[in-house]
Amino acid sequence: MSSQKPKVVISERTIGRLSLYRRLLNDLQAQGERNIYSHELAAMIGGTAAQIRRDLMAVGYSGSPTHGYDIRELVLSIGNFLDAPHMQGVALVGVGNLGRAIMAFFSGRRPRLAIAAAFDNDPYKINRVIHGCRCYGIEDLSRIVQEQGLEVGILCVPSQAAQDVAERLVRAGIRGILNFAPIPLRVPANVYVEDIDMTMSLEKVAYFGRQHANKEGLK
Amino acid sequence: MSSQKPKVVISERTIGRLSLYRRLLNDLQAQGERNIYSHELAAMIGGTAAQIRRDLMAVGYSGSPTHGYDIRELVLSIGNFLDAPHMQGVALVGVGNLGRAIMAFFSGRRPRLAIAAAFDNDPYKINRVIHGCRCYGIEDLSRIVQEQGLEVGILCVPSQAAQDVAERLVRAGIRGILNFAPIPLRVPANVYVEDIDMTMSLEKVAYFGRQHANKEGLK
DNA sequence: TAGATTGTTAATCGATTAACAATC
DNA sequence: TAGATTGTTAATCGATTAACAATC
Repeated sequence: MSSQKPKVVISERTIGRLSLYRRLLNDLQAQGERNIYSHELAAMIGGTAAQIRRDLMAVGYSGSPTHGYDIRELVLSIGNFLDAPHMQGVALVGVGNLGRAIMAFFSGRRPRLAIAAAFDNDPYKINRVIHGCRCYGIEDLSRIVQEQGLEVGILCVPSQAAQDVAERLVRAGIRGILNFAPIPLRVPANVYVEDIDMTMSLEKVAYFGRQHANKEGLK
Repeated sequence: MSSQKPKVVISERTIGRLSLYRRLLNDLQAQGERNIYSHELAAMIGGTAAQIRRDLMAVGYSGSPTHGYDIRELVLSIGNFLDAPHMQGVALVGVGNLGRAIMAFFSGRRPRLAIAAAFDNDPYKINRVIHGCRCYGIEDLSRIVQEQGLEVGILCVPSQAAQDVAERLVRAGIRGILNFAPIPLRVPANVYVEDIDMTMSLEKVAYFGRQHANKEGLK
């Protein structure tokens, strides 16, 4: 017996773009818009209409040649595709400046994907409630992750501690890590890691900004 | 008369990886390592040796078949390639939780690419010095950017303000923007934008973490 | 020297773009 | 209906990987 779903592999970029589409569509919906064409969405994000149509095929919702895509239904379809059928709790480790800013950033933004617990090894932070989220000691990580069924980890500890904390998260059962520490993590193949390397990004901006400025200089 | 440099176009990913290589090599150098082979570096970052060799070709430094790459010289070569011949000052706009965390993060990290001025429209923040950096009102943006010759912008204002601030940065002469606001910016073609979209990244982690966990469940 | 690694080209892979019949 | 847009396949593009002669 073969698998029930066709099980098409969707690229990381497509998933990222779907996340972006949904947010833009939500805004449009809030503004009272009812439907949208692929080329209109493309103009908003600076992409091509063909790419958006291909991305939207993945979520299994069809538009109409005469009316484009129904925004409300499209948002729901993207949600069905992107979101888990259940709530996914997030564990954040490292309640420093960056960790607290991230907690503030995500606070109240996505209820189905909210930071449920924070962890640090600073005794002064343990048991405090920061941006609506309780802070625990690292030694409680495994217990809390399992008790609360947390599935996603955010890593914002200093580089030296990152690999150790990543391994603790994996041992606790976490299968997806958003890593802000500017070093590569070694994790098993069944764990997904997304790196946000601010130093790398800033250096890219400095490099290409210079190139672009030169371009202008050369007319 | 043709251009003097061959002017090979280097991909964004290569530039990003060079930034990472340099950081890892710096750490190795601090640990007393003298030289390294491409496959050793590959093992550290989880890439392939061939890719690293190809990336390093771009910086114009050659290794030796017998000794690999001299770490000290390679770090210098990557620096020559990646860094501007002059200091590049950075203007940060939006001194909220995230903005302050970013200021703290970059404080003292790269002297040649340091945040030189911060901007906000909150009168309470203006003229304060935060993480060693003075905060100005938005209305002073253009003047300060030009006086100090700032070249790079970091945008961490709320989404609604992002497009307006981006345009102010461009008018002030900024040609590279690191954008933390979770919306696409419309800028002229001679301006380079790198987006750090934390919401998108977290949703990717939630999605693929789930897939990876399922993979395990299916053996 | 022998042998592992390098620089560099050719083959592969995957994602984007173009094209177009089907559709409302 | 006529016509613009859709879903979907084919062509293109670019980046990664494999291969291998040159090299220390």
